[in-house]
Amino acid sequence: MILGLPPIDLQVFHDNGYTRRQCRVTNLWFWTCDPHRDTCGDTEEDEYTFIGAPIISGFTQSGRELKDAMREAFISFLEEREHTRIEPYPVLARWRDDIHLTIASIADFQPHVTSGAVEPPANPLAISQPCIRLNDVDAVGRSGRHLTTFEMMAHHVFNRPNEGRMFYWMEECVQYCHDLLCGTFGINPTEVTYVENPWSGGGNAGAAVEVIVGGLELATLVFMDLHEDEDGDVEIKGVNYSEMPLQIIDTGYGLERFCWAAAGTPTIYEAIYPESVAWLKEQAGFSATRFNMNQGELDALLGEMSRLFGIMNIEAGSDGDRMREVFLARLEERGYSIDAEMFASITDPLSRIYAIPDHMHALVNMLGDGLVPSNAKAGYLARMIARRVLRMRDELELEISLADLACHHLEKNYSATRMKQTQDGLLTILKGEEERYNEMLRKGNQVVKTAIKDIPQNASELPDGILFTINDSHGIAPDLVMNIASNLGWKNLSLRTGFNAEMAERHAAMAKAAAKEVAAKPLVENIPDLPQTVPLYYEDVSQQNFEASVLACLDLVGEDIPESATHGIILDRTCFYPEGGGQEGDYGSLTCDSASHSVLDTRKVGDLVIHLCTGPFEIGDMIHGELDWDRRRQMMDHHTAVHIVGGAARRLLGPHIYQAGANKSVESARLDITHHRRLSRKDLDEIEALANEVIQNVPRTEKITLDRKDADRKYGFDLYQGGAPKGSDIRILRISDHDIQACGGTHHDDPGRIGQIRIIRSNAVQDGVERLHIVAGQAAMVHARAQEDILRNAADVFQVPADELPTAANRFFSEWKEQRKRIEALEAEIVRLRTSGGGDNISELDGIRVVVMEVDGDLKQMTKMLKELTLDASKPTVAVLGSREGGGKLMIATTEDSVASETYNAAELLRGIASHINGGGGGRPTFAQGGGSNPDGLPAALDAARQLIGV
RNA sequence: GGGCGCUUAGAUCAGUUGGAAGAUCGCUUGGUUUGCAACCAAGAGGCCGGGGGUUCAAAUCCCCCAGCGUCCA
Repeated sequence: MILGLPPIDLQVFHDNGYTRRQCRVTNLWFWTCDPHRDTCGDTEEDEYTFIGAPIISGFTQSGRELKDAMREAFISFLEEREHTRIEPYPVLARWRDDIHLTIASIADFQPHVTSGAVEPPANPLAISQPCIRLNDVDAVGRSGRHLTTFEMMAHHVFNRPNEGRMFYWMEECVQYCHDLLCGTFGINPTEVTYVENPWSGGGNAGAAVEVIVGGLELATLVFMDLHEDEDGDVEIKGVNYSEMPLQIIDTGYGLERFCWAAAGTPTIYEAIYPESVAWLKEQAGFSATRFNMNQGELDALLGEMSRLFGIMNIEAGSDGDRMREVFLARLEERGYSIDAEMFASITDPLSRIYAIPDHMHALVNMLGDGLVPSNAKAGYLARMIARRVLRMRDELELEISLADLACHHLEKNYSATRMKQTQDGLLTILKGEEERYNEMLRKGNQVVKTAIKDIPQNASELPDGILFTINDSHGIAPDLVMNIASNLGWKNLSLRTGFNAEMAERHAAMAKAAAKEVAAKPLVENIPDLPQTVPLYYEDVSQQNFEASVLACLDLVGEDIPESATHGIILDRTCFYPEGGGQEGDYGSLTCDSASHSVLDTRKVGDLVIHLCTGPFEIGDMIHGELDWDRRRQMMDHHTAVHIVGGAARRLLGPHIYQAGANKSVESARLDITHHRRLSRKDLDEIEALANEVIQNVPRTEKITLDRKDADRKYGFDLYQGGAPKGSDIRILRISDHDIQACGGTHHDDPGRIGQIRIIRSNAVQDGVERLHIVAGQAAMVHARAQEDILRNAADVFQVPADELPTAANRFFSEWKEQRKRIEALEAEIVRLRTSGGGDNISELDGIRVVVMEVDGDLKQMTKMLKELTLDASKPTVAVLGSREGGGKLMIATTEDSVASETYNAAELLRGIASHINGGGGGRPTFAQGGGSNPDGLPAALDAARQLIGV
């Protein structure tokens, strides 16, 4: 029997005089103590009740102080009720590989705590987590309540009822919420409704209560105790679920919304960014007088608009025209009569003034956490936000740099204590972003100019294709194209309504089509249930051989397998390191009494290490394993070197240096680091020097294994440079204070054994990510030899010592250029000499000079000769040249705009004679060329030309 | 991760169906001027990013590589 969730019927509701009803509009069930209420509070009919009449009492502050006070009130309320205060996590979710940004407080604890694998840092806990969500970025500034960045205040509980660890559940949770709202914050209980609305997402689900206050959703309380299960007995939104051992309370209280409800300002932006809004209004000249009103009238209008905006749920892609009509009609009902033009002239600038501080807050949050803007991945999100700000700034015609906006924001709205990036670093990055933006605009102007030059100036629309291409390839949005085109003289152009939505749909469709991913074939099939392979490679990294017994011998089926590997061998223990963390797997051999096979690679599947062997073993065989030690040692040289280089780069370039990828092979290692500009050779030299200093000065590396929650607490999330680790135990490599990070690779105990580190070169793997190519130990030596070979060979060619190579190469190159030019001049001279006089090849017919001759040279040289012959307008000429080179070439030209070009058609002449050399060709009436495959037919071709011309 | 675009003179960029490599600014020289700016005239400056392919012929079409830009996830 499959059921939906049962009603949420709690004692706390009854105790406070609440009754359960069904919403007239949404049909959702809700609890209220207002006898007249028949809507749940969050519908198109429920207006905000707190605009101009704060619903939360006791807060007289505004802006940052208001947020600080509100946050503190929330967390200390819970601290008094046995919750532990947890410091917020970064907004860059570096402990996760499925999302870039922290989108909710519960994201801090996914996936390991919510799966039950890892204990939470405290239980129950209270937190205020800065979050960033970009889904509704278009609505920010327009709706009055949307934000890209906000703090989610929360109390979380992780219950394990089966183990007798039950902290609290719905009853207590709602009680806390109600006490907080109606006690601490003094909200009138009749303003509060609790709406039952089950939650599901990411394979989990549970009952949930939305807490609506004064028409605004202030909090959501989720009771997550279900996970997806085909045979489950609970159905939510068409998916079956069953109970899970972990029962999680996931609450979310919107800090900024509480602040808004306490401030009662027309929009949320004025509550949390009052100084910025006032400053931007002033800078943009946005004032009541501009609309022929006094301040009181404008405020009243804005308040009324805000109340309406709030219930209109403006979302990206909705039909703007219809929305505006409805909106203006409703506004008129309330005695505010404005036309569409006035509406736009108020809301357009205002929405930008509101959105800029929000976007700056998101930007500062991201960059503060060390994010580097880029044209891909997480960094792109920062660039997109920065560009939106710049665009809005330009539309407001503000003369303030992005860096200055950031300075203002940091001063008024931000607490920099948590910032990892330095203020200087942040401003430098923003200056760079503004430069790129300007460059994009400059280029965009040019692109638009060339794209529309063939379109009539009185056109009213541009083809969709042009707009799509310019947007996608050059970053110029369609409405910006309109501006640019208008400035260039195309005054009648306009964008049809809904074009941007169409473009978004097009992008969505493209993304959907691209999403069809093919899962990689597994390495082996039907893996038996075996105990974890005991790794010997951590205990003693220099162990080169071992004894073990064979637990399984499987056929290899995957695609990415070394050529002669046939069997995957699983042992009870091994000192073969399986590929992981960018370090390639070990090679070597396995031997038993009856057989011996090479190991061509080592991989990991789950907890099992699979040796890719050239032949089979029997289950139960006792084998002796022998490592290819030279290879392993080189791998360790490279891996430890990568850590050292990464630490050196961070120390020299700044705290935003983060590992974006790495690879270690026998020949060399690669390390990708985030940085906001290209690295010079000087940068590389400095990093290299510091890295070598570390090798000299740090005697031992330290290897620690910590529980994940201790690791997080002790070292923070910079630990996860190599990506999000899987298990609950975190292996940490510490190289003094130089570099500390989680790493599952094998490393030297003594860094000095690496010998030396060289950074060969760097290249950009994407904007904001620089790839360092590193060689260490023996590989460094091999590389140095190879380089010297190249130098020696090149020096031998020039017959100079290696240190004179640059000078010599330079000299040869410039001499080559000079001589090439000289040859061209001489060739021209020869042509002049051969064509200036008379001779057999030259005759005259009806005032036209006729030249038919065989010459030496390729098409380019013949072109020169023809120029010489036909460019002189005072001597009308028809010239036919032929050469035996490359199968035979023919070239015919006439003097343009002369009697010669009127009389003869070069292309026709050519077609008439090309058959003699088995060829073809073509060109314009005054200049044609062609070629063939029969050079011996050239004299016949030239004769035919004479005949056609008539000489 | 998936698209799309760009790379031509010192700089910014044109270059049509493949068929004679261009413009503007800057530079050099000369003229004009007491001198400068401006103006006039002449001139220099190009492996058309690199490599391969198709073709009689490639800046142009195809493939690979490199550098750069941009949109989406």
